[in-house]
Amino acid sequence: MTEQKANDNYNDITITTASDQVFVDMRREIVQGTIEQGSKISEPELAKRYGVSRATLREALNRLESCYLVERKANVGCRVVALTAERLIEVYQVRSALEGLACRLAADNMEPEEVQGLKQLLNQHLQTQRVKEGESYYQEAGDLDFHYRIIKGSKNAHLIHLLCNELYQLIRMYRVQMGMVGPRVSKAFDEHLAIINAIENHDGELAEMLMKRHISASQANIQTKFDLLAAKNQ
Amino acid sequence: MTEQKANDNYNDITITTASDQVFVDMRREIVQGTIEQGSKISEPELAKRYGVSRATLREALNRLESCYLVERKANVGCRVVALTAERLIEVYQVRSALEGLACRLAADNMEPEEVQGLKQLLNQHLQTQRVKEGESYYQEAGDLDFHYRIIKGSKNAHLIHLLCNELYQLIRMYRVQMGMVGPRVSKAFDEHLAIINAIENHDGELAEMLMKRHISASQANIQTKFDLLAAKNQ
DNA sequence: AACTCACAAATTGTCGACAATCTTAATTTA
DNA sequence: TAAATTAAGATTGTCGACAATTTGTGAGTT
Repeated sequence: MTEQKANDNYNDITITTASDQVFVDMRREIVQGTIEQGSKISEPELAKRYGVSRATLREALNRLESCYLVERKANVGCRVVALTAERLIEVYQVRSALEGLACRLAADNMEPEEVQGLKQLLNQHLQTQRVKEGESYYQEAGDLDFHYRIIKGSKNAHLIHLLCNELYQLIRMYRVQMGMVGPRVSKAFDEHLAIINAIENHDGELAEMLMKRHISASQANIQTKFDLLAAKNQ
Repeated sequence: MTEQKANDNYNDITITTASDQVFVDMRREIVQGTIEQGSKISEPELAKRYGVSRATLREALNRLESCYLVERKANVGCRVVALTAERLIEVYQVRSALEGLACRLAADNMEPEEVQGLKQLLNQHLQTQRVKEGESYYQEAGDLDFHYRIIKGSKNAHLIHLLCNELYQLIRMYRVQMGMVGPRVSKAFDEHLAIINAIENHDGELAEMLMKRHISASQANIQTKFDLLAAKNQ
């Protein structure tokens, strides 16, 4: 449970105001599905639940909208985003382009220590993985850490913000609620390793290409879940 | 002036609430520089100026933050974004990746009528350009329309939102306040034409590459302004 | 003279209440 | 019976006031 807590706030948001807290709490609940996808959000109800005024809650809703977790309509209200197969494709097309760019930049801009840290992370990740076979949670955290480090290695502040603070929440939501299936886990290790090598060799072009493939594989994995779901409901 | 008004609201936002109006108004003033870049925003002052309460103004500020025109710090306040050379590079790296993707998708997904419309726009643009030589305003509007149509031609709703509603405001701000210099204008026509041809031939790979180059050239053009400014101030 | 500390002024964050809008369900009409 | 209308209820948008925090100023100390 403490691990889970540590996993909530990847991006370095320091919580100062009440709306910060509500934002982080709601974000976790939406990503994990505690607040159901596609459900309508009642401002009075949630304000009471979090013990804040509607103004504070609305501030949090605005920020949730910025990271694509809720959608607002004027005079109508707020809905949690719905995880559709169509949206998965759209979001992953964007993710692939942006994280490919990040990876290419990282090959130029990452410090040697940062690359070393990446390698260590991968080793440590491998060990944890062996011990806790099948535990998807640790895998999710480790994989996320890997991607975040590379993104930050791009040293492009705008890109970092776009990916880490905005887009990744929705990507996590897909991953957490749709899940990752078996053979993908071990395969991802090899792909991560190849990416690190490309970065270490300052081969930006290759690093970008490998990252894009890695993301495509991840997308296909989630897509499978949708296909399974569609087959079952028919 | 009416032309200018028409140019304010590219993305199809229907203004229903008071904060919608304040958002659109402030956005225009920031992009055009009426509200100075880098300046601090006083909530009480601006609320009075627009004739709304602080709550309404803050709603608008939240949305301006979502499109990168202002930056907030908790308990400190809001600042208009500063147009630096570093940020230009960062934003254009992102723009290049995203709009390159959009252009590639457009080559697959644009309807024939849409492509025809693009061609007509370019012709019309060329005529207007000849008549009003040097009038950078019309050029800006025409160029923008061109890019918007291609982006929308991608048919990727997430990408469209990201580019048209979020990123493009900041890009416009650079273009309007830094400007575009002479030889670039006519060159852009040829580049636009080549892009349309690639799209018409459903050659996504080429279309992406041409768009990325086109954007790089645009970036270099603005970069020149910064260099000139730096040389003068030294 | 420079630095620290404390106080005052101003700014942002939060709250509860009211106004405007949408939704829903009952009622009327064709 | 089905569609259109209207009225009641609920929800969102907006406001002004208060609380918490930051910033700027000035007195005091080294």
